[in-house]
Amino acid sequence: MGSLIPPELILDCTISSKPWIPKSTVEFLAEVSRLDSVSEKISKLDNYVNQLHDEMKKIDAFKRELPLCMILLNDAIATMKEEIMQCKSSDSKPVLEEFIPLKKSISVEKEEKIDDVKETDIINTREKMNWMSSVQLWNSDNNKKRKEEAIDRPVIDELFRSGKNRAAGKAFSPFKGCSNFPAMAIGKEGRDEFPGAPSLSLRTPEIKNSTEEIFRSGFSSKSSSSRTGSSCGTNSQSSFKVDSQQTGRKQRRCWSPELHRRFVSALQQLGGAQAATPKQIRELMQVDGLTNDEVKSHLQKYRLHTRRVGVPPPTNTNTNTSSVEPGLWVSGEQCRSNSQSSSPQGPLHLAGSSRGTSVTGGDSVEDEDDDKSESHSWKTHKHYSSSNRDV
DNA sequence: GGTGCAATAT
DNA sequence: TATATTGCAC
Repeated sequence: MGSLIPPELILDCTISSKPWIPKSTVEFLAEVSRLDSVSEKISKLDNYVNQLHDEMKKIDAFKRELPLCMILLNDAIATMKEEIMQCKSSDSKPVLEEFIPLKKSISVEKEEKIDDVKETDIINTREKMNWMSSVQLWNSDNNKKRKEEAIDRPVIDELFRSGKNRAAGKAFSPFKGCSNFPAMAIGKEGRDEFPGAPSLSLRTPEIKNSTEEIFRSGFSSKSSSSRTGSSCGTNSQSSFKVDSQQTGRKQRRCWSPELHRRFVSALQQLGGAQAATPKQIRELMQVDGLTNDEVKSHLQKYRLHTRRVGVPPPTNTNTNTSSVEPGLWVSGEQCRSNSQSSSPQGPLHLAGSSRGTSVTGGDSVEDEDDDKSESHSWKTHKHYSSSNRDV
């Protein structure tokens, strides 16, 4: 998608038959104020406004990353327009008439000039253009990715929360008012249709997400009434994928080592994996946000593994594993990021259970012996002992 | 609604 | 391939 250079860009760059030298707004205003002729002032101001508009167009592609630029530009434009209005009002002369043709003449003149301009100038200009376009090209790709991330995440998050409404996530809403740009750029995209949904800025959901992630992946302490959260994905490549959202699949619960420890502990108390039921386990675990389904699934997996392995006694010589085993079989991929981000012990709290304190192997000594054998087997040993499935 | 299993998704 | 989610039957 080589960004085409709009013709007006060329014109503007050479607007006064010489390369346009950017000036700061203040500088420019000062310069204008020195002019005697009101019409000239207005024409200059107008040119400046046009340039600002063009500038805006240029950075439009980057507006997500340059929200402030947009705001600044918008401000500048507003200021200039104000200035123009002032000039007009202060001068009884019908400037408009003068102003319009003036602009035209400039354009025409410009075109003529372009022909006259030395080749070097043209080359310079073109080089600039090329440079610009190449930057855009390069950036647009880059941008796209970022945009996708930036957009998808919040949108998805939002959608996910509000049902499974997925709007065509793209809708590059035209840049309307800069004043509300930041919100618009991020929060608005494709979200206008959901007035009811709290419009969140990009950041909010993101942050919220990560926080939730931490909580839910481990032991959420509270308030996680919605079970949609827990993205176990790596933090770098947000595991949020449009597809997953579109399919309405809930985020994977990551069974962190601690979570698993709790799980096993509960299992112990309930008389083993075979005797325990998901609901009981869940209740014993006292983990907010943990659902029966999740426990059920985990239990299923657990049983499968233990059966396969046939509970291999001590295969693991590193028996001191007591503190770590749970982590062994706990999903590597997804939990990895998770546990790293939320360093197993860290943010994991048990919901109101006093025993939660000893995360890494303190209190749950008894659990160990039993679940050790089991949990060990999960990942470490895969001797498919094809034990008779008692089902 | 809870449970267990299998299919499916990631 | 391992793990988690979902669907379905009981």
